[in-house]
Amino acid sequence: MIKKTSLKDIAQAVGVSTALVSYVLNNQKENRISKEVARKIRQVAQELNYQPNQIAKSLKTSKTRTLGLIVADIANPFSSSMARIVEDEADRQGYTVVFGSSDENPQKCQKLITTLLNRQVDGLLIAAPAGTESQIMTLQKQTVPFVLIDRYFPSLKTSYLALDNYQSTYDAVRHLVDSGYQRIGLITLKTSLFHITERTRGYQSALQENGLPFQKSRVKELSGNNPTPDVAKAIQLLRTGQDPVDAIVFTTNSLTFWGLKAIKSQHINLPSELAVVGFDETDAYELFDTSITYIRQPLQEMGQLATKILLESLNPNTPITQTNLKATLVIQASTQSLSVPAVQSAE
Amino acid sequence: MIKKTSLKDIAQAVGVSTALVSYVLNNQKENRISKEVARKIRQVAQELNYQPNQIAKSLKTSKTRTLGLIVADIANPFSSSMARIVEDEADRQGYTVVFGSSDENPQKCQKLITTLLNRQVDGLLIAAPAGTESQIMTLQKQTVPFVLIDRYFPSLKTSYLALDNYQSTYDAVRHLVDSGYQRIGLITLKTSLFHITERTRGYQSALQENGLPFQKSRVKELSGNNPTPDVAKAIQLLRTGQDPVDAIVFTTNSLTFWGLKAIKSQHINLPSELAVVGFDETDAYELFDTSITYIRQPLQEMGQLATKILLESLNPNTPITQTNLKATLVIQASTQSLSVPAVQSAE
DNA sequence: TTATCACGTTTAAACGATTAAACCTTTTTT
DNA sequence: AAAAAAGGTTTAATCGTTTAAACGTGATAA
Repeated sequence: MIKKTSLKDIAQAVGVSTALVSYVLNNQKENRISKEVARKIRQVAQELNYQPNQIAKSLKTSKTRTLGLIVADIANPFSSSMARIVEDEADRQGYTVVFGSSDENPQKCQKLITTLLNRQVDGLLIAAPAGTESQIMTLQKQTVPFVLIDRYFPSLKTSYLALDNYQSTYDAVRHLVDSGYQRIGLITLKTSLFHITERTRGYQSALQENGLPFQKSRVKELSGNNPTPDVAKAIQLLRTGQDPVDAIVFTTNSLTFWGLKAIKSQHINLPSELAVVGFDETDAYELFDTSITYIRQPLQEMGQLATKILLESLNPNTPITQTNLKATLVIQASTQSLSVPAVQSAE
Repeated sequence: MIKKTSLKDIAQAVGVSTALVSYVLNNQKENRISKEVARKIRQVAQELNYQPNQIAKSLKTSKTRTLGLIVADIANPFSSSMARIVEDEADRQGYTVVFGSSDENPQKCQKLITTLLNRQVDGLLIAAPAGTESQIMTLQKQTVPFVLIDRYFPSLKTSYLALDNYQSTYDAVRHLVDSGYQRIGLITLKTSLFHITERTRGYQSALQENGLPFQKSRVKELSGNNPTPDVAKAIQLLRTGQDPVDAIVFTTNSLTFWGLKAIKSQHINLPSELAVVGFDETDAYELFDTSITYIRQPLQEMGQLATKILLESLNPNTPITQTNLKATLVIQASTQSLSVPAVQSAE
């Protein structure tokens, strides 16, 4: 690469010290500097197309104006949508974003944290994988500014921005019950992640508080290792036997996707044979036969607020902020009320 | 943030100069340094949990081990899949990735380039928006290492890694012709981007070289401003009148998606009423009634090779590399041969 | 005995910015 | 006329590394 212009080059060209150039270009000490010299400096800077070296600036100020974003997998629509929102909000405040995918793997997560901190990011947005409590605690001990997004640990007093997961599935089940469904199954992930277990808890409470029995056999926890067959099997199991379910709630976007694939290949008719509530919004739903009722996370708000809170907490002594945003249940044809005749699915 | 350990801290603790510490920790001058001192330094570094400050290192070496990635929109599956592949390959070689979304906007692209260069990224991977030739030329003049991905400019002698776009649609049309379709329409984007116009050219050649007339009325160029209605209308136009098409080829993943949505809402039966070839692979296809024949880009190879080439070209005097990878036509039910009876769509 | 060499380590400049403090002039105040 | 203030600019240290060159010291060679 061709050497870029430095302060020194400008200083030399104008015949002043680098300090003066720095002051002028940063609009400091404005009343002290002669108009004429300032003009000249600005002009030469322009001519030489001066662009400050952020690395040098960062070294001196120990601010990089860069945020680190750790997601599960940037190729996952949830992550990439989040990334986009974070990018925009960061950009609005003059920050750039470095990202990394943890693949839900604690070791990878640790490696990412270390790498990003070595690059001196000013703060971190983390969708923490299961088993990373200690890493997060360490960050906190080091007083690294960070905000957890999507996932968080109830045992840790850290800033986070997440969903009200409990309420999200509670509302979904409640809606199913209101629509006349009585035997509601849940397909979820086998994980210790709080945000997921909360979804199961919401499901369970909704059943019980609405006078329906909670049956363990109606909850299928999948490992996520070979999802497509596992989900297909789970659906089959839930729908067979002497007490088949009439509705299924999925607790993640991937599960929903795999579930719909299975439903399609098993030729199950929605909602007449089975009602379905999906998690998260996906383009893919729009190509599915029946329009899908789903739990919508306020992604935009989540990403934007998380970024704002992080940028805020770059200032010392900012208090911890814990936010659980409410999900919206988007009601469509896949949970058509049993009491009314089915209508054409929405487009 | 708590101050991190620096070379100086270690030097002080051990009672040697920072230079020696640096040499030891970088495994330099190994034969010159006494085993005992080296051991001590390593031990103290470990104890103090020393992590080199990459910013300082970068300033000195003018290498950041960071790559800049400019995509159209990180929230788009094509971009995010690409990002993931780039991330992995970069990581494998010890690089991190900073990204930005151009939204196909030249101004935004320029801003991103400037920002990334100010942060001293070592090189750039760019999916260039239309109208950014001059920006790319400037980069080249500055001898900034970069590789264009997906899009490129035939007029510029730059490194790029893209698809053989011409061949991709040529093959698709050829396949349609072979399957008995004779009146083939194209839905594409109104753009000057070479990779898209090449797709139109491939379509046209395939028709002509197979003895079919090329009719301008069968090519619909959409602005992409309000896609859903526009695509729906284009499909309607193509299928009505005295000479309706019996097949449609889409030239981008978004167009395909919108197209399928329209096809679903217009209750068009595939392939009996219309054959369809989509562009790119998408999860969404899997939820669609009919399995879709589509043009698959070798994303993995593209991202990985592009990254490798970029990293390679960080070394001075690396020659320009221009690569057009072949697409694969994944044949499914939506282009079922007219001469054989339709079978169950693949799952 | 003195020059040469090897060994282990330190010195100090450099990367490109920032910024408090110092330094001249000139002008204003007393 | 001397002191103080204001105006305009420079000096020099600093951030945390890297690295060529120099520096002692003890051993070896001439």
